Amino acid sequence: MASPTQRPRNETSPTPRLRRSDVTAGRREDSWTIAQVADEFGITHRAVRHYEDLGLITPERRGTARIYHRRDRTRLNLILRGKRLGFPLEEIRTIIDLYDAPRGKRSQLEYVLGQIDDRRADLEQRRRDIDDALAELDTFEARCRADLDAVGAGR
Amino acid sequence: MASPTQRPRNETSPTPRLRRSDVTAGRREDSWTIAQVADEFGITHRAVRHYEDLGLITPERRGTARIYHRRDRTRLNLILRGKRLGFPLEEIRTIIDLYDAPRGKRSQLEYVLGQIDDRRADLEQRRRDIDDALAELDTFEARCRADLDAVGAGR
DNA sequence: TCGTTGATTGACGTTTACGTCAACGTAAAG
DNA sequence: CTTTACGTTGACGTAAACGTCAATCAACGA
Repeated sequence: MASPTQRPRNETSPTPRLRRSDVTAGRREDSWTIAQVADEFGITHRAVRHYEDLGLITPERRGTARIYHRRDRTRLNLILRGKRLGFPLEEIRTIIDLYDAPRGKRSQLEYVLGQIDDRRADLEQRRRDIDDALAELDTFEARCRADLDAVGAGR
Repeated sequence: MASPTQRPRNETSPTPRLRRSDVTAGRREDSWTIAQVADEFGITHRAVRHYEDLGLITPERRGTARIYHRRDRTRLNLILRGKRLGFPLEEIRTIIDLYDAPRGKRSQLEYVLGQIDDRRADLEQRRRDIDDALAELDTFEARCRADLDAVGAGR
């Protein structure tokens, strides 16, 4: 997971492609093809479709083709961050859904606030784990550096 | 992953079992059966064996039976924390191995120090992600509370 | 000695998160 | 009109991390 195949974004292409002008049909500022989002986020179109299958994103359909908007990109950012943090996609879906759940009535708002507390507790546990791991790493590094000095002195 | 089935540790057992006296064969302070460690860490014995299959732990063998020592419990703690952080078991193994790798020679020490830096970078990325997520959660909660006040005022 | 309780060893099943074809559709380019 | 490049829809495959039997064995306890 350290390096998710960050493709170097082919600069040598002779003709300025990606123009696919009428996919956007007039308003071309904020819509992207699947290749564009996949490339930009460094994932495959198969993964993008998989997220759609699980209901994590719902791109517009112009005929048969998918068109992605800023909403989808926002969600993709949430998805990838969730993945970096090791959350399963199903859980990521509930989180995303939480953010734009209907919260008109008092009971709904209270439910959402409860969910927020749950999520916060989870994240704080993870942060504790990370801080512990980093602390151990620090002391371990100190020991290694001491060893290294000892070896270096002997040269 | 929110609650890993934290069993409440049966207090009502009538007879003081878990005595299995001669599994420890004399020195009984620091050795445990698979049932004991599985129970204590809230995992199944199948999971424990799986970690062993992957080389994450290497319990002693008294005859055919496995006997776990403090070393194994330390590793289990590392394993479970790694899992909470979403690391794959293979990566967890390399981390654990790192901690007790041979580091006699200078080159080995330098290699280990490099690995430490890699791991730290990874963990710090995760912490950034967590902090971002927590920040979003905070602003979202503020918005919800504002909505709640508005609804509450209308009652 | 016999039965119950717990441990071990396969072996196959399952879920998650995609990878990997294959077959087909379609639009822009020559 | 035919490429050609990109997109879509199944469908099957796979790796990780165990779950879930089933059969077997080993050790106490009555």
